[in-house]
Amino acid sequence: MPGISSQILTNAQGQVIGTLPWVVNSASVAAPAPAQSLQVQAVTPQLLLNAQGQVIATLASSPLPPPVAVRKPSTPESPAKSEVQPIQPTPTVPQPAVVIASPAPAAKPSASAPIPITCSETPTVSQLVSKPHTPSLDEDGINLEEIREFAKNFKIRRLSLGLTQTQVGQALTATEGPVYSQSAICRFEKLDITPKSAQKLKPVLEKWLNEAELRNQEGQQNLMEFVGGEPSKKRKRRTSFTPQAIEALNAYFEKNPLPTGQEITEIAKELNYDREVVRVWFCNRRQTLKNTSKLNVFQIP
DNA sequence: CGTATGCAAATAAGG
DNA sequence: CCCTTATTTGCATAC
Repeated sequence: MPGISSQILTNAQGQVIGTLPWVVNSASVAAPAPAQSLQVQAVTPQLLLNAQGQVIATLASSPLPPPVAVRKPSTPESPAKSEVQPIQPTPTVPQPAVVIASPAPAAKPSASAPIPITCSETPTVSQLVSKPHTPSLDEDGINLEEIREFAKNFKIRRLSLGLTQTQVGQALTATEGPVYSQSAICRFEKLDITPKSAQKLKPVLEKWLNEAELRNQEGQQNLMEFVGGEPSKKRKRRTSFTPQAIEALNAYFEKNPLPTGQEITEIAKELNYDREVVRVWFCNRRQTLKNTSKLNVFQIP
């Protein structure tokens, strides 16, 4: 697999600030390779610096003291220098050429129920990906490993560009196509989202990032500009009701949780909110109420 | 100041 | 068009 042994990192000034080997950089443990486990951790324990020489990230996803990383006999590493090659619309991003080892090697034979089982909510990518199961593929054929890899990478590259989650969100807003907030970026990076969402978000972020890096390379000042995208309808901005409005709405709800279209229109007019917003408020309110009471049934105080 | 997160708008999909 | 149910996503604010 050519071209995936390392990646060049540049900062917002277009300077190369380092390279990123995909394979672990063994801490000089030249000792005879432990013959036991041939599992290689996908961890990349190293520091990343930005233009100011600040540590912008340390990569290490292992909670345990770094186990000895097994190194392949030969490491044809060292891209020496060279410039960053134009980013091509490669449909597939760097694939992990390394086998991922299960993160938690159970050790204590005694009482230990580290099962982070979440009852019955839709699982997030991070939850799925950390299951001992390790199928890597979602029931729907989504490659969780690939997404996990991209998420990790996205963060590194974002930071290398010197951008915050907020800035990315804003940049995305100026774009055609889907819009996402800082929250969304955060959740994506943390994989605190469902595989379905991640799958949907990935191409958007990928495209944006590639363009951002491109302009950055060309010494662009404004790497916050547009990115071509498909003309898609943007999600309506979330409206926040004033406490007074909430109060009023609740009052109406108590009198009648299922107002007719006519009534909704009147209420909306009265409170000076968009009719649709009011209608949805009632829908959500009913839903919340229903869910709440369901839960209480199983809650025995 | 940037990132994480709880609660709940907004949206998707089937009637 | 509106409802319900399940989910996605963002505002506001905690960290």
